[in-house]
Amino acid sequence: MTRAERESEGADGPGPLPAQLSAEIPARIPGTLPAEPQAKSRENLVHSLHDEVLARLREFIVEGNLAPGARVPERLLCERFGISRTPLREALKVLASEGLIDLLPNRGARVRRIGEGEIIELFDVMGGLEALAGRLACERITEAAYAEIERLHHEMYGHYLRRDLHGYFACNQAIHDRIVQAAENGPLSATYASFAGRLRRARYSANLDANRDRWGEAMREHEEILDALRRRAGSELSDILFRHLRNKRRAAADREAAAPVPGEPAVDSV
Amino acid sequence: MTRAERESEGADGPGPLPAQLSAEIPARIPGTLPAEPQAKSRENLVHSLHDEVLARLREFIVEGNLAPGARVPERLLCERFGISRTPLREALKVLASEGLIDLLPNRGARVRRIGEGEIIELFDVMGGLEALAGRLACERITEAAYAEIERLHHEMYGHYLRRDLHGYFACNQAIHDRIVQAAENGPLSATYASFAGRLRRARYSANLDANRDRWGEAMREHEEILDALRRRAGSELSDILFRHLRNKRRAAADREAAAPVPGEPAVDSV
DNA sequence: TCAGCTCGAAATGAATGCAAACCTGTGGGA
DNA sequence: TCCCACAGGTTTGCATTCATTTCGAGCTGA
Repeated sequence: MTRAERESEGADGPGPLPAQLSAEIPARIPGTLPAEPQAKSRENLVHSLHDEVLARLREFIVEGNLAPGARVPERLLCERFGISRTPLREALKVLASEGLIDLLPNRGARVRRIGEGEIIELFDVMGGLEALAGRLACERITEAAYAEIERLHHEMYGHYLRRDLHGYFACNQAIHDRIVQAAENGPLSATYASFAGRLRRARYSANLDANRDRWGEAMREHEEILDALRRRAGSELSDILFRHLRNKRRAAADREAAAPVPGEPAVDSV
Repeated sequence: MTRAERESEGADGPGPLPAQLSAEIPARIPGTLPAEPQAKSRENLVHSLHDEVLARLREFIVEGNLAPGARVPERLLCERFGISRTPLREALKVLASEGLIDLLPNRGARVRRIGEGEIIELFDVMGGLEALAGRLACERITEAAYAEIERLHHEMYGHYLRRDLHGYFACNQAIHDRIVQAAENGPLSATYASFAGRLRRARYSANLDANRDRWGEAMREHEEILDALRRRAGSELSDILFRHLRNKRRAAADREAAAPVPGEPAVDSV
């Protein structure tokens, strides 16, 4: 298939796919930072085929459309995306370097299986990154940006009072994202987004429904976070954020132990 | 060239190269963590050609054998490594995702030019990662590992007294690496190594010869670091390490302002 | 002299080809 | 029945080829 032929064709490939692959591939992750994993801001606005495939494949895997440990079917994905193996394989190398898949020599790519131990490690790194973001945010954040976080905080509190889990989650994630944004550090944002993706792929569950105590605790921690940020107490905020992530990790681990159902979709985030 | 032909041939390609490329490509970076950028520990012991090329090319760029902003000559590197363009281009995509190079659509790869602002950002991320490593190290470090760091610290102090810059640097780097190792967090180690490479590529200079004050200050900070680590005071150590990196960044910036000679090799690290 | 244009060489992006490695199912022997 | 060899198709890794774009030398005309 030549480039001209591909461009004149429709977006979707024609062939049917096995059930596992037939899930829709969304165009963008809604709830995360808009930052691309690496700096491609100025000149790389033209999406070369490679970038397009890379983004779509990353989403496909992060969203859990392939089971952990499952083979990544090169051929099928080529047909799915309507491309040849070359750009797809380039994307696979990049995803492997991001830790989303493993490349076994001569035996293809497999979706990385994330063990309990590694989830703990990833949580700790997220904690460190958020701690850093909080520290930097205290140095740089504008009054307006702080006010927006404060608004989100109160909105989140409202959801908490009404026991609206979904709204609570959305505000919670928005707050953490705003803090990272307020740090105004490109490499930090990119690294944060990358680790968030890896962790999200693990489908760890910190479902607050099953853990009402944790919900209240998390809400109190967020009070502390807002307070430290208001006082621009970087070092203190750094500590609180790390502890916050630690507790989140613990809640996730408890939940996992209580309901060890692998492959079951679960709600994220405290 | 077929695979059999390449394997029966010698390691070095035959052709002459322009002066800029004729520098030797070392096999490994001596002073950094042994960790590979991503988890390939168990099964990927067989180095597929791609991995080999990726590692060598990364070293080639990190070591500064290509000027910032310079074109990455695909053709020449292919001849140099004795491979075709496919695996080389795969490696370039990965390096781009690591932030070492920029890929301009239809105009090839260029060595990323790191501006002053980005160096500051990278330093801050390094500070956050070291802060995290220190915090985790306080939780996990063994007496033996602590004793080794203490030994390195005293050895470093000896170098400081004798004004032996080279020995001081080596111990300094070893201490920071040991702290990261003591954190026992694979993703953290990998991320740390990656950022260390990016920063090293910038060839920032924090030459202590030109800044004797900073040398003494750094030594005092290291006293604090050791003290906090001995007391397993994670939060405190975290703060000290971040400040330590901040001061290191400041010294580097001062030095850069005092002697703005781009392309001049300079001594790293405090 | 110099700005603008044309055309050809070279480089890039992607597709295709090909040898080697792997997986699978089949059959022979213990 | 169970274990192992092995032949076939399938997949992978890399080389090669092809289409497209960019870059630059040389020409034209003012």
